[in-house]
Amino acid sequence: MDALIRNMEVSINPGLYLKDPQSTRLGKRMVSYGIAMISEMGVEKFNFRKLGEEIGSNESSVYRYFENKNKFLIYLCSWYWGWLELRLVQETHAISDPSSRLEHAIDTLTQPVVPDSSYEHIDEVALHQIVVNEYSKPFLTREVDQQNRDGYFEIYKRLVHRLADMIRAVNPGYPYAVSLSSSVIEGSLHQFFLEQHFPSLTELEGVRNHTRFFIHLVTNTIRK
Amino acid sequence: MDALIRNMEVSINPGLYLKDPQSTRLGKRMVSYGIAMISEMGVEKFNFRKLGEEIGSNESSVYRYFENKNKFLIYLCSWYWGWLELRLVQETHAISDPSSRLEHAIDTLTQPVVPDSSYEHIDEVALHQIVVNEYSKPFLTREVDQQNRDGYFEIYKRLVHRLADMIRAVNPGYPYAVSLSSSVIEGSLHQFFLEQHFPSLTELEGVRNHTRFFIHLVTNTIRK
DNA sequence: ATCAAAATAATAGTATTACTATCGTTAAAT
DNA sequence: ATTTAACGATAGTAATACTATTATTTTGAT
Repeated sequence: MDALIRNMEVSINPGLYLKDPQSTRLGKRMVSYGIAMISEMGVEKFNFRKLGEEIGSNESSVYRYFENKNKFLIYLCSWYWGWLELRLVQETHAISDPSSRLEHAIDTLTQPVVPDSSYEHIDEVALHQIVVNEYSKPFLTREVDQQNRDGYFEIYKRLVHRLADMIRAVNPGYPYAVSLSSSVIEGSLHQFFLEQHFPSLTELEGVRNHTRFFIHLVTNTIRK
Repeated sequence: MDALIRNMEVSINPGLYLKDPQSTRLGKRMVSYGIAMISEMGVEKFNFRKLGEEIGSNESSVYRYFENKNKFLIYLCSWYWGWLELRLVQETHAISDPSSRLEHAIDTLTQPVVPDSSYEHIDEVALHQIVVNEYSKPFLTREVDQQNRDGYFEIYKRLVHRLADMIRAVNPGYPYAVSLSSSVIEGSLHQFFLEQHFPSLTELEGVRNHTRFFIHLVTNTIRK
């Protein structure tokens, strides 16, 4: 793997924070404890006062880093999508055969998340838990269109387009590459959600089943 | 169509309301105006005080019908899913060929909603709008597991299983019928959402494209 | 080491929300 | 006509999502 790709970092739209939390120890603690708390109690019960207390600081300090709770959530989700995009690029860039590359891509995107030691203060497993359980909340506010204009969802959109490109590489004639891509990425989260809360609505309980289901679905759908 | 099927009604878990809104004029107004208001302003800006005022009544009266806003939203969504289930049954019960039945089912489930005059005080188009934009909010609260135990999502689950049965009827050997079914039902909403807010993430702008996309996807996926 | 500037902590306060409780009035049922 | 149920109006509460202000600590330049 070349150095360029090995050294890539997750970069997040600065509009999502007032002061970059990555730039200080305190900021990193906010992110790190924020992930832990939200994955445990959910966003509605989470608030900046509790986070401040938890990190031995207080509410007003958190507000100096993040404008509000919703942006904090979008920040965390962006981090997740950015991290996933990085992994996607790392896992697929060396594969030249389009079909094989697509399979690896889907594998990366739909597998249950395992701990990644590259980022000390971020627990990717808890973060995945958040995205599965709260992922659509930042989207499903009335401000979504403004936030989209502000570029807060760029990483997510880029990820969808990356997968769509790989789909097109296998079958350029398939007319719904982007819809299929967004269906897979969103659908993967949804199936994890069902597995946890509505097990009767999914068969994907095992570790490899998610990947099998989606690879089979995509492969058959775009088959010429 | 036989009388039994023509006369079916949407029935909703009584745990979702304190007093059946269908039983009084005032209750129907709550539902009817509630749909209009939420589809316009979104759930977060909507509240029972505003609804009370809008129907020329007041907050406390609404609270006599519905315990809280979240249950009200689940009530409305249940109505939508129940209505869709009815339409699904009506549209497919007479079709004996499994493949053709499945196609009609997907068509019914993924088509843009058009007005249905059978229910005077309910605007199905606005309701679809709500489900598309807020659908996961009732799910994505921490109480989802308790609410599931209370049976609040039975209609939705039944709908998923109905479609899964039709998938199995076409190919009994396909092992992920339920996951595929839930993916289609959820995915259809998601694609409508993308069309409205993230058009770059979907190709399904036309009227027939949703149906084409999902029928093609399901047919190819379960093809032997 | 000193001192100014920046960052953080502590506290108080505001507007809104999601309810609950109470009570008087109106409408419906017998 | 009278009892009962439904409704309307008002007040109140606890929590939340912030904002504003000021005090204290940390940092960084000299």
